[in-house]
Amino acid sequence: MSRITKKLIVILGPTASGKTALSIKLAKNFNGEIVSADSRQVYKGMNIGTGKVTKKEMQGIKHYLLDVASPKRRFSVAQYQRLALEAINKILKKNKVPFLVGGSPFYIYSVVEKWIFPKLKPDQKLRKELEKKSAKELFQILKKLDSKRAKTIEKENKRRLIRAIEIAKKLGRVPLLKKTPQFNCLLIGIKKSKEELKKLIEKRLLKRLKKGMIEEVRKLRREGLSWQRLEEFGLEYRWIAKYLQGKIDYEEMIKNLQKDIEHFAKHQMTWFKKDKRIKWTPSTHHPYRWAKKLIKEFLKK
RNA sequence: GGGGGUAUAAGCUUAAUGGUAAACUGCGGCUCUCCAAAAGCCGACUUCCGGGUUCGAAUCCUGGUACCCCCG
Repeated sequence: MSRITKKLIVILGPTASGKTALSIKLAKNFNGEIVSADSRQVYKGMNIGTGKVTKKEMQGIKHYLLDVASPKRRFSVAQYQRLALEAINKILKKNKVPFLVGGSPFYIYSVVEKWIFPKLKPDQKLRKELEKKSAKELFQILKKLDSKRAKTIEKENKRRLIRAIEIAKKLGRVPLLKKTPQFNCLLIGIKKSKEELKKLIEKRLLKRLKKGMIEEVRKLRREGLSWQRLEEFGLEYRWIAKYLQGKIDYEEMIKNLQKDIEHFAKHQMTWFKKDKRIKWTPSTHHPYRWAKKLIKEFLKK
């Protein structure tokens, strides 16, 4: 038996699978509060495009990690991890049940596994310098600095090579990624077939457009975000930005969006598929009732 | 009816001095050490059909088919 006694309920699944609605129902039932695990919902002003819960939808359930950053600034997983851990501990202190809910796997696992990232802030100047070099050159540099990390890193991935060099330069080498889990986690995954998900994504996309998603992007632009920054956010922000710049027409925007969101869902699943701890909602049961039972048992132990 | 052109992956655009059929998109799979809705990797699928020349044909010759253009 592990000594970890703090309990955390994680609700995950691909985009558009219905995590939000389910988690609110469950939180209401179990005296819970919700910590969002979404790499885009952390930004202020990005609401419709990220599918952020509205005040009304929250039904009085407290939500954390929404609107904690300005979209003008770069936010990172390390910042997320710190804030999320704080929030969870705060909820536990109140004797409430923390629900970690979201679809950003990297963010979820940064909390669930509590990876120890090297304590080193990004050095934008150095990154810009290194960006000019080819992947091959970068790999050679890393090899000299830290041959061990060079062995496991992807040779063609400049972004990761640059980060590794950044760390190795200051710390001498890249420390092994340590996992130090501190919560007893119940991982609940919402399962959807590919066809179902496709339809859900389509439906949700049209709904968001009707709700004024394009106007939201226009507004962000007016507030000073560059087109490049908007495109960096991906999905709705990327394709609407392209549309607003006249690079593509409306139909192309929809088509590309649908495709990219489907891709995104697939990519999320490659993380989740590996994790054997996840309990997937069975298609034969009502997800809410099924999850309720599971959580009840989990909290009893 | 006559003359000319085009035909390469699921799609589209496009490569390959007669010498291992390829890129892009899509599709499938994967990686994950501070941009993760990011970034990167791997895979499957092709020469319109038939004959000929050649050691060897997407390529040259020839017949057919489909489409396009011009003349009547």
